[in-house]
Amino acid sequence: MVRRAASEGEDRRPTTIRDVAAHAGVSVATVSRILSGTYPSAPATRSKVMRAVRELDYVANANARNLAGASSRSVAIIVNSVVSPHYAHVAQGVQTQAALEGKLCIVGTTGGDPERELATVQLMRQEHAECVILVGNVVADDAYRERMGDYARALALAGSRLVLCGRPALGPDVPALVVEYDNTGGAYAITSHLLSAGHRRILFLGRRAGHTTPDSRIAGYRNALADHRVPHDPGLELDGTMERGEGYRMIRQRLEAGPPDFTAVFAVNDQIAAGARQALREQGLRVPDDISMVGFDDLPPAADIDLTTVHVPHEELGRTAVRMALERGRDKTGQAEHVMLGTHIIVRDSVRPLRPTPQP
Amino acid sequence: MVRRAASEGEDRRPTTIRDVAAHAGVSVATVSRILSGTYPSAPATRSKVMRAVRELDYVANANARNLAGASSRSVAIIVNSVVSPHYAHVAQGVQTQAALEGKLCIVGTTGGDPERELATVQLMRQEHAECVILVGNVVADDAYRERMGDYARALALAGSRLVLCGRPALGPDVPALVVEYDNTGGAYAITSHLLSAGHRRILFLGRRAGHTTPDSRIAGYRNALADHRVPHDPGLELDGTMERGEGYRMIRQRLEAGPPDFTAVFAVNDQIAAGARQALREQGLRVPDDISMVGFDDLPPAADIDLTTVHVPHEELGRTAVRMALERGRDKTGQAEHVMLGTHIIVRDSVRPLRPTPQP
DNA sequence: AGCATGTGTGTAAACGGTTTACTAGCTTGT
DNA sequence: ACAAGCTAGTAAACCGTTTACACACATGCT
Repeated sequence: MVRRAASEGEDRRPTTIRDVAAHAGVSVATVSRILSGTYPSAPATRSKVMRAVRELDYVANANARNLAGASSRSVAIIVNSVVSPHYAHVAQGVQTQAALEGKLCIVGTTGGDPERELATVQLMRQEHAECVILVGNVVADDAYRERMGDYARALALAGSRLVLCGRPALGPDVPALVVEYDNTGGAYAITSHLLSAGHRRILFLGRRAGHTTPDSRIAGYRNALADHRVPHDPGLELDGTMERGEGYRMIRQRLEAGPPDFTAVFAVNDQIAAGARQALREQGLRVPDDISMVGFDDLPPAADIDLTTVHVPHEELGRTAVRMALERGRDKTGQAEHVMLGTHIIVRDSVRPLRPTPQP
Repeated sequence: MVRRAASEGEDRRPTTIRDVAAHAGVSVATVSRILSGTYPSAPATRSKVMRAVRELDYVANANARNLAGASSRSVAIIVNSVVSPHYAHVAQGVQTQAALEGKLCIVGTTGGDPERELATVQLMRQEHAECVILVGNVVADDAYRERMGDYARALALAGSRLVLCGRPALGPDVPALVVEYDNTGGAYAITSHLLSAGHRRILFLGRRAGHTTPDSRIAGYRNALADHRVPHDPGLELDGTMERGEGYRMIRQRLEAGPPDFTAVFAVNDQIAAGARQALREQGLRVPDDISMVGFDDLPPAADIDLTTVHVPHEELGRTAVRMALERGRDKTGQAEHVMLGTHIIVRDSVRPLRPTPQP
């Protein structure tokens, strides 16, 4: 970047393509064609123009470009919160892939409020983003389905597309793309891991009926119990949200009501596990010596507390969302509209085999 | 949002203001004026127009709007990485304040690479963002200063402004805003906290000469030692970056070289502390029983490991950056160009008083 | 009644690019 | 040597808004 000479009066206007054309002694169309590169041009002209661009430190006005051309070179991501590791990692993937494709990334947060979600989608629609990626856990009721249908149709009409990321698919008539990951499979695998270690009474932390993410994780938990012929005790499923403090609260309340009637804990995510672990410790119970514990997500808190957990490919989720949306933009023929990414266990040091009988 | 009737042929064009005007039977100027609201209009006309907007599910084209009008309604933030808690929290603050002011937020990541930083700034310049917020630790050499000066001037020329967030100020001739927080003061306070508990040999983890954040934190550490008349031992300052693994590495290497010759650890940030704590534990040393430890940032890993640390107002940093930039846009008269936010200690359970003599 | 005022709406010119129909200047084929 | 075929560059139309300016029409004052 070269400091631009503050010559020719106190001109406060930024440099336009016209200035570049004048400086190079050609027409604006020539400059435009040379800059977009999609046109044969004499090397001499080309270098003249490029020199003018450099000397004037010219950058094109994206607004004008988007207005005249078709595509807007931007992808939008809408999350509950940027600081939640889950969303942050997906956002990182989106941002990475967007940068790779030369697009920029606009983000909006909703705090989980459908009203703000709507407002944000409208904002992205105004901005003519090439795609709008909605990520995360949600209650999948009829209102939700209708809302998403509306978004999808409105965006499709504007040449954009809706991508649902880690959310359940909608009907086949709705023009939305879906990228999911295998919650139920991961939960099944890690529950089996606990069962194989001999645990039979496994506390599930973070049930929340109607919310898609906890719902599909608890489904895996139940399936595993059933397949291992372990009786299912609904009293072992504790309700709560997905924030750290809730994990603390749930364990705290459970232990205040009486001594532990479980040997292992399956936390709906790593943050819950971290909170639960703290509550256990405060009651003199150590993980994994006294209680085994597993989580879900494989995000920062997990490594810090040596937690065995399920790895979720968060960044890949974000990258795939962008890739799918842009591919479909390029070439409309029969691409996947629905992708399911796999999950797998990460073993650390938070599970101990259960001795079948008390020590002699 | 109302589903738009797919009438009148296979018209793939999104609804424009002209369509709305035609539908309502008024001119485009009237629609524009009513929608921007900054103009008197007859109630009858107004409701006609609003009805047309609703029926056609019209949203304005932001590109056209920005091109014609002056301001661009968007705020840009450029960070090293979205997943780092430090950046994520600042970004959250930026996003929050932007939403509050009705702007949207575009993000770019650099991975710490100056080349990508430049490219991203250019992108934001193209986009005509109202301000560009650069956040985070950096080597403050001459190349850096020159680069920032170039950015600032180029942005100012385009009516935008550069905001440096958690970075050192530049010369007074550079048109940039600065929002800092008190690294040195916080480090001084928490070092004093350790000293008051009787610790004399405090290991500093994460020195990195030339990098502004570690530099100003270690300065506070040294000042506190000096003020307490504790001899400064350079051998207690260990070099390293600010990632978790480095904390682990530094402690590991130190303990392999010999038994601990320190009673407390001051980690340059909480993530380093988390890594260091793990390494200590693997050598059978417990925090705080065997070794006291403090960190810096008060970000997620801190609460999980019960770490006494320095609270940094990350979100406030982001919010302030946006507020300053937009205020200056509204009213150019003598606002602060440089704000320093305070920091304070958060006491948890990672420091024990040192017994003056070994136990009998 | 006649003129200054004020209110609400319409017209048309930007805004800064891209795109396309068209023209001028060179080869090239026969 | 002349029509034909390419290339490189030009000029004008357009993208969807905002906004100065003009205009009609009702109202208030003398």
